[in-house]
Amino acid sequence: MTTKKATLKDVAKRAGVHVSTASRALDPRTRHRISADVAAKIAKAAQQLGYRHNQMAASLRTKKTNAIGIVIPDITNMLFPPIIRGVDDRIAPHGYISIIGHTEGDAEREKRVIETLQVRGIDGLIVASARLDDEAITSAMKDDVFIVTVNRRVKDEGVSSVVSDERSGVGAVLAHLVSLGHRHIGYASGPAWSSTGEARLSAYRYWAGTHGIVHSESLIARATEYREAEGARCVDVLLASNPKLTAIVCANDLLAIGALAALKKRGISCPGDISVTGFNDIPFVDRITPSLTTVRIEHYQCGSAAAGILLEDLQAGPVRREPRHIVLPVSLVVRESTGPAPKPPRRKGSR
Amino acid sequence: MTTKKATLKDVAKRAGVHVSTASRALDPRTRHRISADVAAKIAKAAQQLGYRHNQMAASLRTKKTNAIGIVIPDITNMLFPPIIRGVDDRIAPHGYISIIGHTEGDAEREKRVIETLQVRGIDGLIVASARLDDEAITSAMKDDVFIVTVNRRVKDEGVSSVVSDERSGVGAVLAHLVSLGHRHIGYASGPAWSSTGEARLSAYRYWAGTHGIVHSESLIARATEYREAEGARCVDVLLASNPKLTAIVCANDLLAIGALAALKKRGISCPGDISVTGFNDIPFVDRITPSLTTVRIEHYQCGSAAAGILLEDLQAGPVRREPRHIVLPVSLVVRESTGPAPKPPRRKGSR
DNA sequence: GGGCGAACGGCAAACGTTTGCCCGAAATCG
DNA sequence: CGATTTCGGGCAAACGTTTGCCGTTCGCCC
Repeated sequence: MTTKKATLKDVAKRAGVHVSTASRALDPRTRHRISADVAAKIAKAAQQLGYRHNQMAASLRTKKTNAIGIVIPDITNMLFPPIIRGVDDRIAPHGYISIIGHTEGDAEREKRVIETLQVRGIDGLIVASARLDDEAITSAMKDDVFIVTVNRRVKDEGVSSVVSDERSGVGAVLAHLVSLGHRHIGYASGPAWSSTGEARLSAYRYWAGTHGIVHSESLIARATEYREAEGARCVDVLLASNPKLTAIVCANDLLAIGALAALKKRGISCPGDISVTGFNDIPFVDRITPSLTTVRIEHYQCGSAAAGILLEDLQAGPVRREPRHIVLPVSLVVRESTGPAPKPPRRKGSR
Repeated sequence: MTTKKATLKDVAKRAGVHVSTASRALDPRTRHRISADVAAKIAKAAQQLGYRHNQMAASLRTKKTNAIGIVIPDITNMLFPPIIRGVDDRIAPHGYISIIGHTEGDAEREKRVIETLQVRGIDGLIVASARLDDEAITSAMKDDVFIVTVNRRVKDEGVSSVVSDERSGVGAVLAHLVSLGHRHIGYASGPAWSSTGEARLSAYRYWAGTHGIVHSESLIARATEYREAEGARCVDVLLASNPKLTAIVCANDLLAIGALAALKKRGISCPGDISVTGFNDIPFVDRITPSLTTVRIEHYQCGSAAAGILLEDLQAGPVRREPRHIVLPVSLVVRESTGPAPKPPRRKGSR
């Protein structure tokens, strides 16, 4: 027979004090209100009884769960685990834990997930699956949940965010390709509902105008999802209308991987015929063949920074603080998937 | 001013019924005790007030949190995300959520993590970081926590587990290599404190005796951790004492990746000179060069099955059920890292 | 028409903490 | 030495549910 869990009351009784005294003695923040000797006595009693704090009862009373929710599309997408670690490592020292919810990139599911998390009682929310227009987030904000988006952001500037410097990332990629002689550079854009999709596309347009790159709407293909299959599809449409294409910039690594596969299937060599770049530098893209030239974002730091913002919010208490927006630096990492632009086949160069 | 959250009491008041009635009307399992019309009235009131069930208060009363803990070494190790998904997808329909704890493979941390989880209040525990001798698990069992280990198991048969069929996995690998002409096959073993390390090693010994494979203790190197660096080290020690080596079987993919790198650094070709195999088939080992021949385990099913056991336990209530042990089938997946054994350099073959 | 269940729903006691308030004693001060 | 503060700790009221236990009220049967 397992002795039913010891409660604070049991501890108090054994120590010969009132339960409230026991409570105070066991909480570091209030221990100073109790004399050292009686505190010691209580500690000993707790120890002997194998007392274990009941976080749920405490939460009910204080309305603080010391838990935060992390909402991501899918944990098997390797972009997210490092972010989660960043968050967890940051919040753990403060006594928080995280609860993960999966959206599968579905807005409807996101809403359900956030709802579940709220029922569960969370003190804050970190959302990595945010859409530019995210109803679930808007509605959660109404419930006074602290939210910060990570990796992506929402249109509403009132929601704190941590993102990477998309513009310079794309700029670095383009500069790199131009320096290799590429002029006809296609772009496989991410989905329009995602801030990364939108930001990186607009960055492409911005830089394309400044580098003497051939500029045409037909050089842009739009993926509807960040999925390998979409990357392959983008290659098909780009190739169809751009015979002179020598490079394809993809809005993220998954698209790039799909693109690589599509190229291979068509017998087009990379980087021999066409160079390909990605974005994010997810784990293992340095191991594939050809290893992927991409823009490294600091996944772990993203998570950590987002958690930092949330922690500040939480400590500030109910007063709603100014939203903050952090933009983390990125770096170009050149690997095998980019190389010099091939000379035009038979005829003289087009310049 | 945000209207304070509506409570059950508010709902009851608005519907003109007693709070207990409201409680019953809102719970599908007890709704039948309430007449349809009053139930409808309550539902409407709840709806209008934006009532949201307070899981914490309920948990306090019922001592059920509907949450389970998942303990893993590190979420950025790609072996685990699919397992987690398997668990989550399985438990979600039953109203459960999961909370993840990271151990970094450290026994001490594992204990702390499980302790935290218990304070948090969890109904059960799925542990993927189990050691053969796992004090943290033993002690948690004492607290009557339902536990099932996944991927690994503990020595104590009283703890339910879900593992893969290590023995046939290793057997398949060996048969494959033998059929390619390999006879001098080294083995990079996993750590001895892990059930996979131990089971796969003993499987290697078992099969080595049956296939006419050269058998010697010097053909076995022991990794102390499942890490790439250890894989590389194993290659060093194996090569040092086995000049005729033509294949290296690694106890898991991470070791194999490390082995591949070490071989490459030494200018030894794989599979030309030496074939390499892994175990687990983690994501992306099909994308590296050379792509890895390995044993596929069903990560997702592992998680799902473990969750299934746990769910049964939970539904059975406090009666402790017989522990169950599930062994999932594996399959050999042949890729580029294995090839025919090279002929001995100059002299005639050794047979 | 009396008796018997079943159906419906109210009552109140938990569940284990935290915390504002209060009180007595000791300490400090003028 | 009286008045005032400080200190240590007890009291009890929450926090929002769930649930065993009872009363009513009906419908039904003989």
